[in-house]
Amino acid sequence: MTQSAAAAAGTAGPGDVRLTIGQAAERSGLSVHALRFYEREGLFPSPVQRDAGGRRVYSDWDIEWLELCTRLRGSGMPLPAIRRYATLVAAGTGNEAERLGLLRRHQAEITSQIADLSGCLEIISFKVKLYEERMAAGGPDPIWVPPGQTS
Amino acid sequence: MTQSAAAAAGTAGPGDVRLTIGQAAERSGLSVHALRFYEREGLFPSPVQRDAGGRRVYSDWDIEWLELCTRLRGSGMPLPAIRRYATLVAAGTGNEAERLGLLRRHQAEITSQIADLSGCLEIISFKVKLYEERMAAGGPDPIWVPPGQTS
DNA sequence: GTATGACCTAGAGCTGACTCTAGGTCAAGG
DNA sequence: CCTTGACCTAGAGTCAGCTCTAGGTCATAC
Repeated sequence: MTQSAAAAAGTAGPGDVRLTIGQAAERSGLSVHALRFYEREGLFPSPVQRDAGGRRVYSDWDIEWLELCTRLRGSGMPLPAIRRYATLVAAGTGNEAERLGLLRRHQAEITSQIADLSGCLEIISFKVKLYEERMAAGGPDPIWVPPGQTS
Repeated sequence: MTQSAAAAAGTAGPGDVRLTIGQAAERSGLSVHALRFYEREGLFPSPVQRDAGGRRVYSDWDIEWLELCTRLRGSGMPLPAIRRYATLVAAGTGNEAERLGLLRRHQAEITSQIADLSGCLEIISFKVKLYEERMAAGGPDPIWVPPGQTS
């Protein structure tokens, strides 16, 4: 039995998961390196638990937290902001207003990112349509050219 | 009269713009450094023209190109891909299929980015709503806690 | 004639977010 | 025993995309 298998078995029931860093990596889509890095960077409200041998043990709560983290990162939240949120969570109840503010600001960020991307998409789509029409028309009919060329 | 002013005046009418790098920077929203960097990186189909003194002169075509570039960059297209597109444009007509392919791939990229962001937004919005309700309810009612805390 | 300010080149430096290396522990299998 | 493989730490390296520096030119303003 491998160490991983040993860690996965035991007294673990649903809602009481104990994962090795390798398994947590697999589940979160982050690399093992990234998980250690996140911890070092203080992105967890509290450091991940360890077993007798000093190895990290990820709970289902940790995995959920990581899922939130990947969403925040995936939408461009910088690590310092995530760290801030983590420390607020670590501090317990009483700072909900600040957490809410942080989340709302990021919500606005995402909204504006989506708007930007939609603008870009519109422009690209316009160009795609031009090229499609032009190619359907069978050829030479330059759309947009540099001093004597076509873009 | 400053050099910039001199460059802006002269025989320039609308549709026949001659801008200094500083003006081009202002118009494109890129820095002067970035403009030179883009040129060095081959992101222009052909190097920007120069005046007698060796200074860059940006035409309205260059500015339009830069606008496209910032859209592409803003939607995450890496510089090498933009360079590729630029070389296709530089090569003139005959490679429309490849240009179209490049644009279509990026179009798909943007679409999936938007989908991702929408997913993130949904999650954040859900959390925002939770916190709002909780704060409206006036207080202590932990939503999601680390082994004994609240996120 | 000198100070100012925009421009030039080549190349070094920076930032964020990882990613990898070196050197080591520890448990299970053969 | 010894190999294998997953894990550990501290710290170095990487990559993209700028950003800045050093050292210089040139034209206008005082």
